[in-house]
Amino acid sequence: MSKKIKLLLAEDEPSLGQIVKESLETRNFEVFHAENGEEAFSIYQKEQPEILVLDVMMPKKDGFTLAKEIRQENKQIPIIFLTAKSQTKDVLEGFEHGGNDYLKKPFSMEELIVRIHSLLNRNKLKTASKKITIGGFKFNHDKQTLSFKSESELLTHRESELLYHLFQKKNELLDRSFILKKLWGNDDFFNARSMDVFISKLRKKLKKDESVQIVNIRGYGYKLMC
Amino acid sequence: MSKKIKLLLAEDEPSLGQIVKESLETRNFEVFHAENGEEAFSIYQKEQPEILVLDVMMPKKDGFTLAKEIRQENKQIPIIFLTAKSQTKDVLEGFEHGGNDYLKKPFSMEELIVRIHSLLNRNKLKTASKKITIGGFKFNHDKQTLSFKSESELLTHRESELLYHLFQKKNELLDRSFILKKLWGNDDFFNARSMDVFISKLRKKLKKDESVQIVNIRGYGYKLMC
DNA sequence: AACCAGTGTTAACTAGTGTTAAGCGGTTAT
DNA sequence: ATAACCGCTTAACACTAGTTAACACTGGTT
Repeated sequence: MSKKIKLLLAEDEPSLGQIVKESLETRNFEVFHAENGEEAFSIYQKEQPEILVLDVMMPKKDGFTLAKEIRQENKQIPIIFLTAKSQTKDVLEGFEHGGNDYLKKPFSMEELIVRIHSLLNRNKLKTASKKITIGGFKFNHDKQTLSFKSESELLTHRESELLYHLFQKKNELLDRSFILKKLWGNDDFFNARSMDVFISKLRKKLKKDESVQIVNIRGYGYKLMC
Repeated sequence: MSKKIKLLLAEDEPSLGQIVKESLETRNFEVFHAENGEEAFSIYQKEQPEILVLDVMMPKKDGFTLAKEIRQENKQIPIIFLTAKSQTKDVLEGFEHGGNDYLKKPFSMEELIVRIHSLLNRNKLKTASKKITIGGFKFNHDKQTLSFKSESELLTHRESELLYHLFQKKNELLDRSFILKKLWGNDDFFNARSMDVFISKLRKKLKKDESVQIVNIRGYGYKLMC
């Protein structure tokens, strides 16, 4: 039996916290459950978990404040925020860089687990070249290849990065300025035009499968539907 | 008594397979038991089960390979992997091969059943929210498409959102200021005019089917009759 | 060094989207 | 009756996004 992975769960709503805790424990995590931000911080210091799952709205200390404090000590540790719908996306944006991700409530355990594993693995084995399936396509992010029924083509670096990020949030909104900041550094006018060009290129390459579409949400961003 | 749910169980260890099969049968599943990957695949094609429970290590064809092949045909079907391996890496690999959940041996029947049910429910909810039928139209909220007899057109984001909310309360009153606040942020004069325009656009697009109508209730809101 | 292919940015043009404006017709209240 | 109101439609407008081509830059090859 392999060693359990320590995980800190900060969630003030008792029943939800309990369910998530038990679920994760059956998946071989050692879960430390805190019911507010202050308790979470002291558990963090004592147990030094490998990954944090933090509710944003908590009594005593909210998730963002807590994350900021922990980030001062540890810049590597992956953090997943749990947010209610009302949370504005620009607040989240600031936290998305680094090892961070967020999940909107309500979420399925499956979603949470996928993100936990993907964050943990990103830190560990980067060399493993992963094949991603997008509709009828196979996409290899590391090799920058996109295949459709035996025919394979090379993507450029920008194309590949853009597609990768779209895929990371498939069927969800990928914020325009988030992706601009992440891939281009800032979201000024010219970079936005440049991104348009790449969206256009990707759409052309994804045309082979009608069921895969990059949908625009005017003023907000894109959704990769597949 | 409700109709039995077809379940494919691929497990090469005979005694374990037998126990699981019988257990599931008492819970009203119709279980097809395969003892290796190849057999499992042919049963899959013949019976078209609703859910798969696959052992990872099997003779002739392992669970991951099998899942990959089946995923090419069916992107929706829930898959649960059973594995003796306990490393995180393998869990992730399972998810990447299209698995939805993962159970480590030894597992309790209770656990397996809970996960089967949760995946079946999730799938039901998802597909239910995907394609919406409005009279003679098919409406896909995520892809923002509206189809009528083979011809499909793209809706804009606002059109799509508005139609979606109308549909959520079909044949009932949808309050004017509720929808304004929800989609436009507030119900001031200009937003109300803007909404008028969208109602007008939707009515034009819905004209193809006379039985579908957006009815105005003066001073209150709209009803989507269909 | 000169050339070449590939990549990403800039530019110019086109298309699409949502808001605002204006005019019309019907309904309700005075 | 008529003013005030509400909703409908069309068009103009401002802004956002999409497309294509030209351009500049890079790194590799001869």
